Amino acid sequence: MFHEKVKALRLEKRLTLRDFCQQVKLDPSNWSKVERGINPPPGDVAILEKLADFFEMNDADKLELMDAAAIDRNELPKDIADNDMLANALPAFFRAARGHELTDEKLTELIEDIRKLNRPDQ
Amino acid sequence: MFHEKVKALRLEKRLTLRDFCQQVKLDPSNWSKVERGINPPPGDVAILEKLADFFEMNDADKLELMDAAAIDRNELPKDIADNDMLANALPAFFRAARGHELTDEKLTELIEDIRKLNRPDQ
DNA sequence: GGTTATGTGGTATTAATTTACCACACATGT
DNA sequence: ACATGTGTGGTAAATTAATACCACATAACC
Repeated sequence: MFHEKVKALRLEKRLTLRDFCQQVKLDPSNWSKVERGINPPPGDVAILEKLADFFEMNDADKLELMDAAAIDRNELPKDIADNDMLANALPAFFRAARGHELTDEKLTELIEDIRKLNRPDQ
Repeated sequence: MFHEKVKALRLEKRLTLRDFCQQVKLDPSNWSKVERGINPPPGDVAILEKLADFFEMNDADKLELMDAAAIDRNELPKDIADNDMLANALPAFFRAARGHELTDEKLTELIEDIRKLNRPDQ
């Protein structure tokens, strides 16, 4: 969940909500709600970029943060939506994923398989 | 694409845009744009239900229509978003899917694998 | 008990999205 | 030429979503 992530990141830096908001130019009241999942993650990518910057995240973690934000907003990540090939795969993925109670193990398997397919070299 | 689907469905019934809109209580001008992908698919689920009803779609086709609408709106299908287990799988799916150029064949494989995982009986 | 620091609630404001209205263009048939 | 049917463009209105403002609550400190 986006809100857990960003709250944890702020606390790791031992910043008060207000201090943090001042540094990244966000409204403390709104951010308080964002950190508790009451208000949605920011939709504005520039803000997400700023956060990733501020927390000095690497590319993978940054993407993960972006994904979390998108998902919590019930949105598709922009880069996925913009990639025709990936977007075309979504209906099949959704169709396959639902209608069967996916156990945790099956889910793990599934994800492993996806990983393997994308890294045929190992 | 949602807009292609609904246009095709309407034409199959040999209905003019205006007639169709009158029957399902939609604004013709807006619908004209929806059918051409200028305006987004309706966000209101009730309208999508009405369409599925009108076209007498079975459950699978109805879901497909819902998915198409969601995807064209850059949204996650509601039922997926509401299912914690599925929602939890999304980051891994996105991560796995991007960063590697998925060829059409790989994509087919991937989807087949997902299907298999969900139908261990065959 | 006053003062400062911290987070939060309620609500107003702003912004973005979605939908509806109206007029027009282009055909087709009379 | 006129009327009718069909789809569309432009824009206003309405709805929904996101953000910001301000006041309050609680605790810690002096």
